Amino acid sequence: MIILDYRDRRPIYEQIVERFQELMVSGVMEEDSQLPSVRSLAMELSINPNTIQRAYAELDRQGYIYSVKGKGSFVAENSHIKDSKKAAVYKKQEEVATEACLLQVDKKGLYELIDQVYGRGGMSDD
Amino acid sequence: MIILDYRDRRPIYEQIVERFQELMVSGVMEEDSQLPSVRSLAMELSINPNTIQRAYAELDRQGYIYSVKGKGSFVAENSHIKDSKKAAVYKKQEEVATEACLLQVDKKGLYELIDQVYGRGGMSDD
DNA sequence: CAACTGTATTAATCAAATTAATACAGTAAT
DNA sequence: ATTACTGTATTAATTTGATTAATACAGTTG
Repeated sequence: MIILDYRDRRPIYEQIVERFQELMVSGVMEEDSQLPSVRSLAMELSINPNTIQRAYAELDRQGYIYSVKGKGSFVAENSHIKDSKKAAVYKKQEEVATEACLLQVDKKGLYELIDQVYGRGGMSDD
Repeated sequence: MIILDYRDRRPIYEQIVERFQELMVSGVMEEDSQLPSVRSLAMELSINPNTIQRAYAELDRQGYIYSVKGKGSFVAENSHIKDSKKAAVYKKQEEVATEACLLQVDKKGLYELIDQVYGRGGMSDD
């Protein structure tokens, strides 16, 4: 479920945060479903529990999960999560467009790339 | 010309590399024009000359500049530089589109963002 | 009570970036 | 050729952040 990339410059705990965000936002992990326990995931990934703890704390802080002492950590309500992720994507898109514009890349090239990823067919209009 | 962001997780030397790449690729810095000297730029940014040295070495390695002992560092030929930058932008665009698709963001939202950045008007088609 | 959960804390370790202090080599002008 | 610039190389110290390590405490469940 989680794969770590040690060549990645970003810290492990952040990779874990992002991976869970993906799983939740994409619907692979359903609302209120339980995350692996801090200790078991640490064991599975062969890393220190403190690192998982930090990742979960961050996910909690950002509202992606809620944790209950003695019970576990669970996927939070989904709606506002998506919103924050969408905002992030829009920001990234703007950055890409800005850089592309600077490089005088044809807009159409970007359009086509998007269409390609979306599969040409009209996607659900959210 | 160069602004450092100490909150940025990325190392300073890398910020400097990227900033110069932008200036060169966008044409603000012309071919064969001279970069500030290692020591003067270090002074200006209040950082260690070794850090600038590292940034310049990287720019040199990537072919963005050429350095001549005793003379200085200069902007290299521009064409192939742009190509590598463009490839990077396309890759980023694909990543953004992929994530947006996952989030079921309407394609049109991305289009509009691009148009906004490009200024609506038809840009030079490269 | 035993065996799980999350949470907190403090210290040690590790890696990478940055600084510091030099030294060497080439260019250019006086 | 001396002076004052350039780039380049090297080694050690410092700093910062991530990670580990080792515990301890608190709540849940059977």
